[in-house]
Amino acid sequence: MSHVLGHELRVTLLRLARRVRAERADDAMSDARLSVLFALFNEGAQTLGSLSEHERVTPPSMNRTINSLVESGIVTRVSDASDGRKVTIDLSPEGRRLVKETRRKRDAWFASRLASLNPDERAALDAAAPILRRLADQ
Amino acid sequence: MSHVLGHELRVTLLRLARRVRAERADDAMSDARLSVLFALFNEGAQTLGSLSEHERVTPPSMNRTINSLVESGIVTRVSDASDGRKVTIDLSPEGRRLVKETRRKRDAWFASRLASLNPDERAALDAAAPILRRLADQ
DNA sequence: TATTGTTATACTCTATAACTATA
DNA sequence: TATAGTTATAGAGTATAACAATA
Repeated sequence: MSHVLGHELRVTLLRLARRVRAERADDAMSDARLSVLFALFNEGAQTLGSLSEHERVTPPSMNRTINSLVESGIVTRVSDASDGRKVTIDLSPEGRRLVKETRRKRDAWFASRLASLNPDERAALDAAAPILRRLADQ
Repeated sequence: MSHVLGHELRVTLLRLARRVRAERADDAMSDARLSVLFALFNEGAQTLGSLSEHERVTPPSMNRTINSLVESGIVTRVSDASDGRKVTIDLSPEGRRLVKETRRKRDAWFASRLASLNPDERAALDAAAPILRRLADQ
């Protein structure tokens, strides 16, 4: 792959990702909030400290985000029984529903784009997907 | 392409884009500011209204962002000679340098990832790049 | 004494409403 | 009167510093 094609591919990835991210379940749900919900959905209930590390924000910042999510009834905050300093954050049923709905909308948007491709083109993306995945995981 | 693979590809794109975006020329340059600089670099000098539409923020919001960029010497604000209501925003030499440096850093980061692939894998990405591009442009 | 979370405070980016200058 | 930009004000998300509770 040439430098030029590497650049093109990178720019394309950024643009495509921007479009996908615009597909939310609810416009009132910001990127920061939604990202927390996906972390809880994918990796399960966690302490506030764990979440702040995962999202790479400070504990006070995550605390404020969690406060607003708790007020909205989207996550729950429970004190740890064995260590009183810790709190466990988890999705409420409403939070879980919201994650699923957002995921469904994004998948549907992306699938509608893929539907315009011919079989050869889809095969090319099929082949590229695991390679891109490895790049992201590196 | 199956639904499952579509979902995987979409998630991978989001993760990869997040990693690329983290590569900035200068950590003091936020996403909002940098996005304005890239718009000016790619599409040339524009009015404030045009920029606010492009970035999908309100004019007052864009105005504030432009104020701070002008104060930092990164863009210039010039009144239109033929229509006194309009102002034209453009990159300063420093702004242009910053865009190029950011682009270089992101390309370098991405190239270092691509370097770990074998020729077949690079060929697969080569084939996928124009297809992804079409998806993004749709 | 170290760890976990929270509160206090401030800065940036966003918005809506109201205003100024120009066409 | 309509348009382009700006100012006033407020809310969300980020940070650092200081504090409280618990181990």
